[in-house]
Amino acid sequence: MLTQTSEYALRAMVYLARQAEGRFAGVKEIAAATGVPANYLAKILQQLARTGVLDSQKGFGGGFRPARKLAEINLLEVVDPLENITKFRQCVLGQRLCNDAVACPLHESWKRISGEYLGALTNTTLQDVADFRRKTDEIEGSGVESPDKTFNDMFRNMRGEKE
Amino acid sequence: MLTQTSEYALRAMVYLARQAEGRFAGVKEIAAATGVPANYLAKILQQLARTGVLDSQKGFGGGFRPARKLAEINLLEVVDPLENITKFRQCVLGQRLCNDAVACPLHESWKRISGEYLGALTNTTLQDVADFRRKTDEIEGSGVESPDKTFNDMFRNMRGEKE
DNA sequence: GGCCAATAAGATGATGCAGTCCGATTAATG
DNA sequence: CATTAATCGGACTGCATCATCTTATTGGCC
Repeated sequence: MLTQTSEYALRAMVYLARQAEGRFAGVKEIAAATGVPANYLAKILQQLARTGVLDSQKGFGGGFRPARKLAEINLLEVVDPLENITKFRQCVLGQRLCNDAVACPLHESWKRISGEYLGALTNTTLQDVADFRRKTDEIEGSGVESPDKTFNDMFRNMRGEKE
Repeated sequence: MLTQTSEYALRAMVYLARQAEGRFAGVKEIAAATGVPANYLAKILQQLARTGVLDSQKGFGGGFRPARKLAEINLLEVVDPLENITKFRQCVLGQRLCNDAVACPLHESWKRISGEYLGALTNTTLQDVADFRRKTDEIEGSGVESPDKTFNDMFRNMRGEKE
């Protein structure tokens, strides 16, 4: 459902969540740990820095770090600049004349659905995702696979394959 | 939210809904009346005929007509073959390890949201949309445009003139 | 057989996602 | 304080998909 780019962003954010507070992690380091193509990851992180989710620091010892506590960064903030969430706010059927007064047959349903979707993204923080990852690591890993491998596996297959 | 192709399909279906029962309407006629590019519309209608939503008839006096009563055709049937709805059925975050037992932070929300979305599409029939169009047509048109204009446009296009 | 209309198949343009490359900028260090 | 090495940032490229148009091909009908 979310695009690959968003997935990359979340993986990187979760990795950054584990770093010592205030520490900058470079793109290469994050890319190596998460399996995301380094150059592409750079673009994504730059965008997140621009929107205020990350701090960036150039030069030796520079890199990226969360601009705030993870619990204060919700998924919509991360994902919204990377994809077109706004289309969820428009009429599903694309009708120009569709508002609360003159509503298309799906208007009410869609209003509720899109509202809940946006709400879910807003109410879920990066801290929640990071905690989930720790939990599944315990279940899947059982100490057999290296943390990095488990980490990558978990996020693989993220995008729309036919069932 | 739905793709342009789906919207075209719905517009065509609504037009077909207004025809005398059993009558076949040609692609050019539908295109002229709905403002959908004729050649592209042909592709869409062929697809809908293949999936059993429309009947098609070749030769003189041929065209397309709904295969069933409008009230018996729901939106999911029309839209599903035209776009990738299935991605709504997967984990939003794309996690492989995400089910009722081990659920990603968005699992429950997303389950409800996607369920309601699919439900809304399933429970809304073409009849519902057609009724809505009739209503908004009254509001938008306000009797300014005569039916004859549409009628003439239709015939101009049938003679193969550019619009 | 000739006409007309549906069907199929292919070319084209636009858009957006995914990924690469190189130049600009900065901090550490001697 | 100049050099150097690390790193960001933006320009550029490839690819898939959507939307559209063009051009055959097939099939019914008088």
